[in-house]
Amino acid sequence: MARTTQEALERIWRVVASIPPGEVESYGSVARRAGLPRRARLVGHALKAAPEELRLPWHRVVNAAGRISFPEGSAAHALQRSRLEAEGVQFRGAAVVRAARRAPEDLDALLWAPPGAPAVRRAR
DNA sequence: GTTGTGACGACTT
DNA sequence: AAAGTCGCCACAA
Repeated sequence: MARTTQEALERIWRVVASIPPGEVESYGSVARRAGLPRRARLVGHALKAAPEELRLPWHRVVNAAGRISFPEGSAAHALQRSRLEAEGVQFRGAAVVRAARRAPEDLDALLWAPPGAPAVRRAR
């Protein structure tokens, strides 16, 4: 697979570049898609080391909890959040709301929940 | 060499 | 649910 670190970084950059506007992906997920399972930390390094000319949508990468990995109050945190909000990404507290995950849950509930069954956990 | 530090995450308490 | 713990490994000192 990735024989050198440089090659790994390039694969990560390509994956990040493929994240559509308005969506987010976790570091771990990016790593897996790049063929580098368990290398979430490397994704962080890759973004830090990414050449500015690539114009990567780095702001679409958040941690597994759906939260921005820069310290709250930092300029980078504020920039990432504002860029996401500008693309229509919604937040619930500090975590992003992932529409792609919520819809199927609700659909399953509508299609399969027997009448009178305990309510499926509602999205906040 | 060795050690400490992460833009992380999965598991276990 | 929240806090530890451990795995991961590139880099800098």
